[in-house]
Amino acid sequence: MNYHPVQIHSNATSDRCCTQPSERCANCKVRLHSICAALEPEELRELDALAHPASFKSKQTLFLEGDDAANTYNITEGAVRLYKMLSDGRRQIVGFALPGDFLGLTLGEKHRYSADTIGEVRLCRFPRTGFLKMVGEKPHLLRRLHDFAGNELNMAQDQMALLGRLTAEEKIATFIVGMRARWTRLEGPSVTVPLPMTRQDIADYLGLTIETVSRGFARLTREKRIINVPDGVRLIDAKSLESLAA
Amino acid sequence: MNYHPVQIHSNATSDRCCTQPSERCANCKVRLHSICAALEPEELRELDALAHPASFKSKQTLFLEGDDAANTYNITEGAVRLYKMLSDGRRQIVGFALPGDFLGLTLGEKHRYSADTIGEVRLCRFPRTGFLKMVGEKPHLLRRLHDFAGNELNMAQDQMALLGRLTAEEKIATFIVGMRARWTRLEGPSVTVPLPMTRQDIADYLGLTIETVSRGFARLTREKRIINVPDGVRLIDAKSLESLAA
DNA sequence: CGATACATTGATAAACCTCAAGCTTCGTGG
DNA sequence: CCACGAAGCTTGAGGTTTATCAATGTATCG
Repeated sequence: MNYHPVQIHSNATSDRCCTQPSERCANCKVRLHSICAALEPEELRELDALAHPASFKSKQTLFLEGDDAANTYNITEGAVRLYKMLSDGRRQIVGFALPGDFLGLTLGEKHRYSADTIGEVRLCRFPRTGFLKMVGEKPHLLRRLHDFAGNELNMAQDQMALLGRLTAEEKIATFIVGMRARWTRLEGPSVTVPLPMTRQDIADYLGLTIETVSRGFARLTREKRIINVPDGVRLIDAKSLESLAA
Repeated sequence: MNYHPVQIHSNATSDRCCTQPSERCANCKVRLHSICAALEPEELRELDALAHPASFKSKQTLFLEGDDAANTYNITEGAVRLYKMLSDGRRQIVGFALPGDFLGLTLGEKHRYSADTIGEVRLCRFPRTGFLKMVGEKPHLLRRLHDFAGNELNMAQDQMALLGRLTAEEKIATFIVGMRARWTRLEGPSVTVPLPMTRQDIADYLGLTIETVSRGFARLTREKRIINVPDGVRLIDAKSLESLAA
């Protein structure tokens, strides 16, 4: 249960290969799922000039809680876990960022949580100063950031209700249903729900131990609601899962 | 554990008694603790024109989750509990709003949680349309709203760590220490921490039962860290309480 | 003064955690 | 290609924390 993340930026590789610089944002696969959907074509070019695309290997730390927020990030591929550590090594994962999700939405000077990659990740990095300047000049961009932040806040409060008031089995069912909804938004509906994170990550997200999570999946499998598949689950009885989650 | 809040707006009484309308905001006791601290004198007059001061009796519902967000509110006196209900009556309190706190920060069309008063409450109500218009014209006000929202989000994530990873006693100690910090900001330091909410409210905030909360306070009393006083606690050994909370 | 809401305390039960062992999967190098 | 090791996952047994059920105590308000 003790974690000692090491911050390694040298493993980020530049990723400006295939398209014209001025069109990278325009061609971005996750644009319509992200902040960037608020921008006009010209503004998109402006953002493009700020963007530093990069790839990260698995288990790299993007930043730690308390670090100066020198950059904001837009995930384009892969998944990132966001977490807070307690002084004695206990960990609470506060969210999983998927493609289209934005880290550093709140524009604060310090990161308020740590972030590291789960599997390979591609993202766009935006230096804070340039991004702040752009936000300052474009109230509608700020407004969209604010709307996204409002949504984040609501999701955090829903997660508070999950952590405080649901049983282990309800937590796990809710987690699966929620992940399905998120992947559906990105890639369309599917009965297979990708779960790139480890059982330990899920446990630290749901306020459980790894054993309880494992037993929860086992029980849902025994009850013929899901089947375990590599890096995810297949839903056999989505209805009954949803009723457990509700 | 089942709650059936009834929405009663008729108990709100107008509260425009003592000062000139154009100076109410300028004289507002909580102005410097709230969003309003961002405003110029002239903007303050503009906000003043939008403000509807009101008083509420104890246990009145200001709004329910899902209601159209017709108004935003700035608390000037008293305390409000913000909560989400599950379909079967379980409740999670997502926050307590104290003087200076703003409800409806996120500018969404629907309220994402319910709110009702704890004891008598005074507040300023701002009709959504007028407030939105003002925000649209004043990017620095939006920016301040956004900063407040970022802070809310961070506090929600800290609360996630509390709910998911702390023991009952740690939760209670953290709660007391946190409430003391908030009252200190409003009224200066004191060893007496007001706790206007019921034990059930505290339980629903910390993800515990009322009995466990009661036993927690009893234990902290037995350990000579606190003394129970009417509507609050007195800190005997703040240091040891903080070490429990850390 | 009685009624009601709120709080405390005790006994018991259930959920979840801890500790321990064994199992799968997957990547690496012989 | 297979053997091996590491990391991640599962399962079992037993213990602890917290919930539940029940009774009693205390404060508040008409």
